[in-house]
Amino acid sequence: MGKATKNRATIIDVAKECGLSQATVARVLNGQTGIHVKEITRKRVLDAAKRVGYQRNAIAANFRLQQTNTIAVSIADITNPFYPELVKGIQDVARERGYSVVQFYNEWNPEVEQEHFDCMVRTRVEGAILSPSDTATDFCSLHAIPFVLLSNSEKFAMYDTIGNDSRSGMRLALERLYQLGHRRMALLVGGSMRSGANWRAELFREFHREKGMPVSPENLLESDFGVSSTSSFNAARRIMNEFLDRPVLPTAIFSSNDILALATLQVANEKGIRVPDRLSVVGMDGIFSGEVSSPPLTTVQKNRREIGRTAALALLDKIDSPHEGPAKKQLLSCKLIERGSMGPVSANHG
Amino acid sequence: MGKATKNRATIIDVAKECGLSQATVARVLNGQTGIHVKEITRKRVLDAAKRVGYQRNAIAANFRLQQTNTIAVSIADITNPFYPELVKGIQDVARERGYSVVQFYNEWNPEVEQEHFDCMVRTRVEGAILSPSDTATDFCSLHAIPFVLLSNSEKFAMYDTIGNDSRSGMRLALERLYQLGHRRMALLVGGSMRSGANWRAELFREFHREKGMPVSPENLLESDFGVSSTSSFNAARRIMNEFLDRPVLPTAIFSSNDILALATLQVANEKGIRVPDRLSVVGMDGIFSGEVSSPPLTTVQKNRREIGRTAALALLDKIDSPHEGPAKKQLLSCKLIERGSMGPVSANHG
DNA sequence: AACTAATGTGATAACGTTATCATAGTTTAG
DNA sequence: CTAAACTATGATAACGTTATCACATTAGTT
Repeated sequence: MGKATKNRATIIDVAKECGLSQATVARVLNGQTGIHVKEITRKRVLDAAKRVGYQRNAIAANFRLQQTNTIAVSIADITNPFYPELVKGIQDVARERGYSVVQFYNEWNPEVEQEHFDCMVRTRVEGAILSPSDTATDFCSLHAIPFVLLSNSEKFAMYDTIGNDSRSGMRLALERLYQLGHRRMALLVGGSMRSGANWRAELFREFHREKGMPVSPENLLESDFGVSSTSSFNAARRIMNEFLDRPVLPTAIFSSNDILALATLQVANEKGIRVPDRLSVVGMDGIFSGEVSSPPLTTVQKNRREIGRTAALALLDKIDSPHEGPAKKQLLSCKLIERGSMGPVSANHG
Repeated sequence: MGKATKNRATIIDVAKECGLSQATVARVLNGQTGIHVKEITRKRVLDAAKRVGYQRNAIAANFRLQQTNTIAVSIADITNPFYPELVKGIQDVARERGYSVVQFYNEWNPEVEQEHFDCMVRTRVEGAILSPSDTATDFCSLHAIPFVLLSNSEKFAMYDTIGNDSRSGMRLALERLYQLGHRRMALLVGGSMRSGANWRAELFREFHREKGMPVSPENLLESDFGVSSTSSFNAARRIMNEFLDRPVLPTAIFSSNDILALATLQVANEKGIRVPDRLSVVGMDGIFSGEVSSPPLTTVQKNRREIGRTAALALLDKIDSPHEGPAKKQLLSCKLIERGSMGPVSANHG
């Protein structure tokens, strides 16, 4: 056995102990506002409660109120360095407002994701914050639960979404590189099948058009999407190992995330290509590993903590007052963090 | 409003729909084993359930059973790269066994930690996995809840604990360094007030005694304990910035965790101290950042996923059959991962 | 003084399950 | 052919709260 919760004191026990009705005890012990209890009886109740070691049974209360004070978070993989900060932001806001957070990790598996949705429905979470495993994710099983999405894809325009303005962020980096004299840049993106690869290449080309710079197609690099950070990193290493052996290199490489950028950095270091003197490396996300690399990684920082906070606030608002208006999309701005991996184009470039 | 769960179909609705008693419906819909229901009535129930869109109300069921199918995890900070893997391991096992996991982050604050314990009691989690914020943490408010600790401190000998055999792990690294010819080593530990600083210095001295090597006290370095990885990293940077300017340097530095080691590595790179040619750097934990540093960090890997799994299994066992025996202590062995930051002592050493 | 309003308490009905007991009908065994 | 054993269903009592209603008591107003 052991599964059943121990026999703990209930309000009935407290009522017996202090000789008052259980109604009165309840009134005192759940601190409802605007209810009248004489100060002396309040004390009697509280004393009795302490004596018998009363602890409110949240299961019973939640059942009575048909609520759970719980929200769900669905992400692919907490070990991906992108997520912990985000989850922390959610958790901060949720706990502040009295909600518990239960997390689901689907490992990019849509079937697992659907199972998790079912679990959310069964356990009656009051809301959910979802990072879709795929742009094709179907949310219909969640129709009865308010939710918001973590995404910046337009595919989800019909839902409330919170994301980063990655476009502007990428532009920020490219502009700064241009300003530093870079005229030959490369773009490294991860995972063609994942959303995002296309618009990045497009934006990259657009930027070059604007500045009147040519884009060599061989400078548009695509790395396999990895299910883990390590596999993603290794895939990028393979690409860069080949790429950086070419006779003519770009003066700067922008990567769609920090893991790819760190792979670039590591391979460049191994090959004796001095960063940033001969090659500037810029990433995106602002993960911790970028702070501790050599040299430290310049990156377009997504404020992940803030994303989490914003998503949680949006969800809790929605829970409190289900709005029927059009889907709201919040895009938080990115910030360019300049560290040692980026520098001006110097004379010793090819 | 909006807080109350929508009016969803109950077994009573299903019973009305199919003209059977709610008892029969319940028997069918919660799939209890060893219960007799005619195949034809089972079909009637299932059809009716589908028609009215019945979804089991887990709140009500849990209330009736006085269970929650939930375990709690209490850690300091999910953004600390040590934890996500561990949490993943816990989550894997828990979900497999039908438990949800609710996480608590105390940010090293014992008061917050205690509040979280109270919350666990109120919400009637069925068990808890705790990484104590401090060796002085008091668990008495949790007396009614089975729990296991994540720790390798002897201070918690009276509780079931799961941890890594950091002693043997550290020895593994020192032995290997000795084998590579290192005779002048330094030790960098973090946070004197935190558990662990003392035994590490002791073990370091003991090892030197065994090998007949002298220990210069200036090679025992202590860095401030940081509440975040970044602050920890910066504190270590400050220490190493000073230390690595000395005229005579050790040939190897062992750090009590990877973050300190990465700080060492970065500062050494900045100062042009070639790693591993002039200085070998070894860390402990095996966090992701060590895989992507330049050079990649040699480290004593703690299998954090496995720790999580082991802890979860131990807890679930304890929940299923509360044992009254003596506290069990499980120490998982560490593994030395040799990467580029460690090498043999070469001729060009001072 | 008499009536209204406010205050303090008790009794009790939910909430939706699960589990126990009771009651029929159906088989099996001696 | 009847008793015992099983099978299939129904009726109903919990689980521990919260919330509603009802009934006292006290305070406030004319």
